[in-house]
Amino acid sequence: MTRLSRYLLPTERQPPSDAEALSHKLMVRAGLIRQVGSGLWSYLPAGWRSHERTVQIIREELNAIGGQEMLMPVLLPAELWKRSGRYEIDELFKLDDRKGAPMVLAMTHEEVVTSHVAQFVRSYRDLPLTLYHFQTKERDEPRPRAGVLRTREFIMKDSYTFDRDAEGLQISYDAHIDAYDRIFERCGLEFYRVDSDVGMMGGSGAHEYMAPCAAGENEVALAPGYAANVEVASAVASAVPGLPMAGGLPERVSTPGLTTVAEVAGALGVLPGALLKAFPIVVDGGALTLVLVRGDHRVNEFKLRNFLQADFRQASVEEIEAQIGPAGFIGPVGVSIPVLLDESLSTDHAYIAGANQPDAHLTGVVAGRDFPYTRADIRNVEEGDLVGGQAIRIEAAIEVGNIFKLGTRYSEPFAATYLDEQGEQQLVWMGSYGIGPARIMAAAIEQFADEKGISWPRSLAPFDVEIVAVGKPDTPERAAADAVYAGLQAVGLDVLYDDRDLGPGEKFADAELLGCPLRVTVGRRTLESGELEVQVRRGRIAHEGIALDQAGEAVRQLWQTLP
RNA sequence: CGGGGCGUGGCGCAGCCUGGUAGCGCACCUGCUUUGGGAGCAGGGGGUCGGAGGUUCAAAUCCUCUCGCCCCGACCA
Repeated sequence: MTRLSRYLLPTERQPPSDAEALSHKLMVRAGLIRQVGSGLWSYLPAGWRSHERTVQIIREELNAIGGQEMLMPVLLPAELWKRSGRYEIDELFKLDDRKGAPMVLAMTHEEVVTSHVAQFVRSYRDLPLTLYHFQTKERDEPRPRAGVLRTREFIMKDSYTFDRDAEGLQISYDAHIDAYDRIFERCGLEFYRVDSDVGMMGGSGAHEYMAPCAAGENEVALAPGYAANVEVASAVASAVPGLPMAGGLPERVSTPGLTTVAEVAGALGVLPGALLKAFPIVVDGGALTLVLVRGDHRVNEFKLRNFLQADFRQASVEEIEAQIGPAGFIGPVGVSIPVLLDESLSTDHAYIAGANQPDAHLTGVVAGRDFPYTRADIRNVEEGDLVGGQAIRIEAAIEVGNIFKLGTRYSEPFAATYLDEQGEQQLVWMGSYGIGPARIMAAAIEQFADEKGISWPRSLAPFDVEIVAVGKPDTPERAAADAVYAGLQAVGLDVLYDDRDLGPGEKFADAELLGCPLRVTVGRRTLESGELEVQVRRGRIAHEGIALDQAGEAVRQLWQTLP
């Protein structure tokens, strides 16, 4: 049923008042989705068609690397999550069944799939194994946002690989890289595969697939041959002009009431980069540590956490004043706690730092000579930093997929083991891999929409072609439109036929809002010229020269040339 | 969790300050006209004003509580 007169496609002239992101506005306006609650969305027929096209691309490429599709439940016994140690996660929905047994709603499926594999896999001959499914995920997000970009319930493709050892995992991981590259390519997205944080889960490697666009929640650092999430990105800082070389011993300068880098730099007539920014933290276990970065840099909490191999928190004012000095005037000289020195700080130059006395700073401070330190790369990269001699730029992006080497994180608690050739029991090595089809849709909309609406990549569009019939019902031009409809369907195209009894303006506007890659107009002019009027949605380019009587094949061939 | 904002017909909004018949645009229904870029005329239908309690002769409007939703930040296996 793809006659628009009978199809549920409730388009809106105005976006919902609370929508901010472009994809959110357009998906609602084009009649693809409707909100049910915060972070909860229904897909209307056309939106679901796009979602399912995305799903099918993912399915084909995972099957191509030997993935086996299955289905695991959303509702799970809490026991599984207690065993993996993830029951305490705040985002995990928890509930009781009628007997009072604790249950959870799956936010991902490592626990279930590993418990299955622990049962089935006995021998090295059973490995490797790649399993996947498309299943609803439930996450009690602190802040759902931007339409389908961050929701509390969404469908995810999650796949899991099981191998004998780290080398096997690497092979499975590489196969997923190939499949993912093809998937996002086929989806018509601009995307990057970037290095990403392995987090506290202790995996041995991870990448994210990032689709750059304005609504993105993540930032990626990019340079020729380099792509990384800013959470883990590493680069050479640009030098601070006019930074003095190490010289005489530190001298105290009076800085009454000046507690910020900007204030001190301004008062002393130097660049912010001439200062040491002190960031006191308390590492898990209780040790107070002073983290130093350049005045114009920011501490990167992911990199710091990874370096420490432990969690940490910012020190309280009480802790700072008890063990370091007055807040706003702290520095590394003379303190008795460990100092972490960011790699971008020079040991040959002199910096300005807090004096650990009220209303005073020190100039001429030299790392090593004036205080002991440990080196670490713990700062956020900045636009213009160098990687391999090339300046990086930073772009906002949507995370559309991720791949993660889990290692034995789950095989241990679930005792997923096998017997090797020597009869020795070994742990299975795992990888896990996610893709959010809804985010692919939203990213495609963000990347290619124009002022008229959505402009789908042809692989994701709800329909390949939309026919706009201009003219009254029961006229020769309507009969011609009917014939074109049949002709396009006959060559295998998915066609949406706007046969509504409306003016042409509304139909054109709706067609461009929905954004199918081709729009075919059939009206009196068509009959007069004997030629089909075709508009390529991307760029809104008119395409001429298709004869009405052989429309089907010609339109199909044109469609195949589209992005 | 901190900060800010908003709940009035399907969508977008006004009305609230200063209490007194619930209104506008679009959409919808009927009829006629119109049909190549969001038509015209005429008639019509639809709203417990998020919810509860209170003040008052009278509450969309004032007060209290509460629920929901959005944005920024924090957080994001």
